[in-house]
Amino acid sequence: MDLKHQISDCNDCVYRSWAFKHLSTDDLVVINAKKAEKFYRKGENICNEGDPVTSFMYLQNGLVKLFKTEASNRQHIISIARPKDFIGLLSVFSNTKHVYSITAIEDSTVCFVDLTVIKNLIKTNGDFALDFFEKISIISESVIKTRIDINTRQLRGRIAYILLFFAQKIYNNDKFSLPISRKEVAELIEMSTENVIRVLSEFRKDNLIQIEGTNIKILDMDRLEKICNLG
Amino acid sequence: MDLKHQISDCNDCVYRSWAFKHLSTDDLVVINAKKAEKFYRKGENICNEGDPVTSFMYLQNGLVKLFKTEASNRQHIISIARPKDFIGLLSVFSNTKHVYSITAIEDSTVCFVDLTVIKNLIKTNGDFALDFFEKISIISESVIKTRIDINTRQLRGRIAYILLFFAQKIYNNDKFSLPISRKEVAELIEMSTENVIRVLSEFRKDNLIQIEGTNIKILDMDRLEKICNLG
DNA sequence: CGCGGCTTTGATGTTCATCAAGTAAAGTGG
DNA sequence: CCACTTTACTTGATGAACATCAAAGCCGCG
Repeated sequence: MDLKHQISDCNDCVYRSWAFKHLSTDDLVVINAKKAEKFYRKGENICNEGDPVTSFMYLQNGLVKLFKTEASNRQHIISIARPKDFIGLLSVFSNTKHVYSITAIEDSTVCFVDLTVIKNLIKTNGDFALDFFEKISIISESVIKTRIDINTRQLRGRIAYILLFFAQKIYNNDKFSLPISRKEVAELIEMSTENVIRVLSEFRKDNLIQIEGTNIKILDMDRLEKICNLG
Repeated sequence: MDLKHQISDCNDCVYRSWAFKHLSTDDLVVINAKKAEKFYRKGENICNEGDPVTSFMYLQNGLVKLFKTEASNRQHIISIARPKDFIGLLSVFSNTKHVYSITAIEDSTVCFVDLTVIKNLIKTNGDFALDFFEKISIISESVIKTRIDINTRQLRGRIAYILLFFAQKIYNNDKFSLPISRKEVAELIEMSTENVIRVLSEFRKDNLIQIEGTNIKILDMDRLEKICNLG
């Protein structure tokens, strides 16, 4: 499927039932008129810290990272968003400017809906408002939880956590290709690149995982979960 | 003022203009009928992890902490909420059970409004919905930001950050009485109690602050901000 | 081909938690 | 009200966890 050239009608959108189930056909016509679907190749920038918030962004396909860049140029990855996630978190309501930058870490399709349209729907369609808010809350709560989970663990626990995260939450498979570099893993779980590599090697030597470049296979899920839970 | 026995009518609530400016007198009558105002002494528990979410909670007065308790019994403080904050974060929309425990760290008054009433207002009053989302989003975004700020600093930077937090965000005064113990500071910024004390002593020796028990006075704001910003 | 970025391993030093031990403060029961 | 227990606070010493530095191999790309 060539995502680049897929232009869908909201009415037929595969995700309609997920995010917009309480919208009438009339509502969808309005959205359809004010939406833009954009394709991004892996590595392409979707928005930058400081950009004005004008659209509500919905990840249809792919994988993106939210991050902040420090004065020293070091990056901190706040979260990784999956298909069906509203990206940009709560900024749509709390800010006029984006707080984080967003970049595709896999080929991705993002649907942009004009923010005034969404706000108007919230005003006029109460069921949609509740639904919408539930979704956005779940995503933001999970960001908070993940940050805490990571920061309360030490290195081995963090690596285990992130491996399980990709295997269980993202790819739903023991075997996957890590979409981010070792350096980015370091930026995601707040440790040095060298130590990310060191712990991964340790895990390999301990027969917990198998690594070939970016390809990772989890060999002993039980033990990995134990390491994750014990910190 | 004896907070314990203050029972207010929503219509006269000093915070009406802040949180509920888009509600009609009729709406307020409904809320008034379904609300409870409760007073908690410092140290008293307001809700526990796992409790069902039935009310929307609004901090009228005082200061509370949100925290999680680990299996090992160590606590992690997620955030400190101020008057006018909606406490309980996004759980009202994303969960049926509370994710965090909440305890008063100063004498506090919490207003509980039945959740079905709030949800109904969101459905029927679009202006209220938008307003409400904006407030709750600002609070949750700020929790995410604070967690990142803390976790990207090392010990001296963290202590500086938290001192500035209390001075600027909570008390709006260079001189204040720290409402939490050294141990709780440690739980808030993820370091050991001993090191909290050590760094505070260092700051005292460097004439950055003055300490007498829980009373703290910031002597050199500029230098403290520099330490905070440099990590 | 050569340059820059990512990866990997080893050596070194810093930052930090933990342990130990003592003092002060605050609650508790007789 | 006092002895008693517990909890908070404080300082120093030790070792573990971790970042940083250094050096070398490995691609991908102009």
